[in-house]
Amino acid sequence: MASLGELERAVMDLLWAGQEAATANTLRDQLARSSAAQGGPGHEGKELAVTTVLTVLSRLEKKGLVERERGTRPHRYQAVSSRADHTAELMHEVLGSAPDREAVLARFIGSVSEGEAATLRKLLGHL
Amino acid sequence: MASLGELERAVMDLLWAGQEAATANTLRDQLARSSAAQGGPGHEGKELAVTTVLTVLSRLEKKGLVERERGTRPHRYQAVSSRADHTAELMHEVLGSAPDREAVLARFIGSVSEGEAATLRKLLGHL
DNA sequence: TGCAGTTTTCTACGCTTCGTAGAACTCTAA
DNA sequence: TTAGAGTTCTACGAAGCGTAGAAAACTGCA
Repeated sequence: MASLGELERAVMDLLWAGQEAATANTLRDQLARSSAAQGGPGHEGKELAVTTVLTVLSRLEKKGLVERERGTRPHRYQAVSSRADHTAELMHEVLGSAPDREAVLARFIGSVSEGEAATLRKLLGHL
Repeated sequence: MASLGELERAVMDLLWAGQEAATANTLRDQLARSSAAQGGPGHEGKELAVTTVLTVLSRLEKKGLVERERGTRPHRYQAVSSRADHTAELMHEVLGSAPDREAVLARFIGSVSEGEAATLRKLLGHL
């Protein structure tokens, strides 16, 4: 249960980017803007219905990726964990899906960029 | 386009485990046996129709995970890349999905087992 | 206190993916 | 040249996702 749809992903990206909890309305506006930016000139952002955003948020909540404050009236939503945490967890999940983890790590390291290799060395150094 | 269904996954596992190219019939038998083993005693393996296996193999071929020899009459199928390669590639895909790769790597390393950390150090050492 | 506007929930539809397999077509060996 | 094995075509049902209307719940104001 790891994969996200396109819109779900877009919403998570917004939640991960913003530091504060957001409302469905705010998110809808941001989605319109970012889709406009991405679509190039003349391609104005498509306004989704708020209910669409709310549905997606509910699904994300059910998946455990999003937390909602039910106290305030426009409910406020935020990501449960940071994008880095979430992504790292996903990587572990993928790694764990193979029985030969060492072999996987070997291939993984084999195709890592030099910069990333340096980062990894540093991280592993002081463990 | 990364995720596999349950049966697709089972077929890939068999192809990855076996070193030789296999036919649909062979795979069907193996699937029956492994599902029997997993289901516990009294739970005999469910025999899938061969066409089911062939459909799955076609889909896996379309996804680029499986290669088929069309020359021989019972076509023979094999994995395009090893499980380790495939899994490592998936990990890179996941890593690449985040803009802050360094942060992701930091979290990833943070929750790696001691044994894996040792493996990584060794792998990174002689690069 | 009761309404009008806002927000949320419920329900649903169309599309795609996946498990599943029958029907029909294509080979190959005898 | 034909029977049997093998393959392709087609399809159905379930689930996930984008999408949103309709209805219900709530809030502030008159």
